[in-house]
Amino acid sequence: MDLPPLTQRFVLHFGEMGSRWGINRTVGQIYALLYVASKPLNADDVGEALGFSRSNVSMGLKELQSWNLVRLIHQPNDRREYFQAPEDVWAIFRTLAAERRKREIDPTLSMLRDALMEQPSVSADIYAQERMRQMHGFIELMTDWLDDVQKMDSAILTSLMQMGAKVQKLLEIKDRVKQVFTGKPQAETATGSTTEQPVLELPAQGDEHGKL
Amino acid sequence: MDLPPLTQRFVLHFGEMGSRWGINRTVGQIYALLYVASKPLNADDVGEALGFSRSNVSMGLKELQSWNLVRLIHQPNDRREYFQAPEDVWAIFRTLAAERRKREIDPTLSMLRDALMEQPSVSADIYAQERMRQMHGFIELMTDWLDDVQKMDSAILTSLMQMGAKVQKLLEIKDRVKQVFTGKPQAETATGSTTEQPVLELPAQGDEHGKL
DNA sequence: CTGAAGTTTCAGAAAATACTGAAAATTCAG
DNA sequence: CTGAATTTTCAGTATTTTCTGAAACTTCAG
Repeated sequence: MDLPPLTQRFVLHFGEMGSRWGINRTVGQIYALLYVASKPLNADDVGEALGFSRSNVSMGLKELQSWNLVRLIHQPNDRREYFQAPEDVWAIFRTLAAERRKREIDPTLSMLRDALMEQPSVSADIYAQERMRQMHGFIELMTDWLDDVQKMDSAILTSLMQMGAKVQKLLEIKDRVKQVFTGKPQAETATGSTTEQPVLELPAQGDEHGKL
Repeated sequence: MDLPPLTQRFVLHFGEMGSRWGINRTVGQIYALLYVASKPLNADDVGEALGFSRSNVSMGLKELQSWNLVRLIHQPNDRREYFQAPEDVWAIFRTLAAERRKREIDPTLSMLRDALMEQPSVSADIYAQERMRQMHGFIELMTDWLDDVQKMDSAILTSLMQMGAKVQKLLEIKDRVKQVFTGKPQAETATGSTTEQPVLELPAQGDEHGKL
């Protein structure tokens, strides 16, 4: 391997982290290389840059393709296949989230669903099933939310994430606004705010940085 | 292994998924067993229930303890150590998120920070560093948000997650309310809504289920 | 203290995973 | 078609990870 220093550090790090992320060293390094490369690379480029056998590179790229993490490209007058990582880190993250969900969550969700249909035959299984119900409810909440979030625009998500815990304030406002218009206190949404507060206390004029 | 049918299915599933989750079969099964058990178990209980050697159980439990995923308990008049999984699935998830972050994200974040301090010496590294900057920004956005979210109450998080994509509507309302009170259009938050809309169109009276 | 009960460590065996080179398969220009 | 260029497959090897039993260690009742 003979890469420029920063690139090399990045590539080696991804190789080492690979094991923690459930991918192998080869795949981690290949992806890292494609991510920082300014142009698409072919399998030979990759193999040479990282010192892997051609067949190992082929398997690694296949794996990355199965994750939808690389784009396959053809150059004019060149039969070889070139690969590149998507430009947009948000897009990469979305793909990663979707694929991990498919492989790591959905099978569990379906196992739980099946198990919840059964009639427990032993007392131990009655309790176990109750625990599975809790887990199922939680995972379903998360995945449904993820589905929703996946549809949203990156810019909006960025705004929401920058607000962080302040979204909670929006919930409170929503409840209070509703209360004004319906004339009834709203009990349904958990806002955690118990004390009486002025309705619609708006931010001061010179408010900065999305602070609500 | 001789477990009641539902419990057995759950345990075996977690064992198989273990590899996809970056833990081994033993650890997966042990955790599954503790999760569905109605009372704390000691290492011998676990080993007998799952057919693992005593030492293997010991290592598995140590691993789970290092993840903060099990609680160690002592029974009166019994020197053995008993283990149980937390009751609350939210608590489990928070722990999991915090630990995975510590092991799988933070090292990368710190590698990126270091790499961004350097002065690239080759043109390839100039581009690579720019890519690292993008990744760093994204990861930092995510982890900062996660920090914020970790502080929030489970009930509130549940509400917010049930709203899903509708949080976006709150953002728009926030902007429009602000606009009314300040007399200026707000450009700072990306709401994606371009068409002119009535200010504060509130839900109809009989609205159900958190729909805004 | 002593020793029985309990837990952890560790070296080596077993199993799983990753990697290679050679051969097979595919693709496509001519 | 043909065959050169390229990619994929695969059997065997190397490496890594998991698992075990035996031994070492720790704890605590008596």
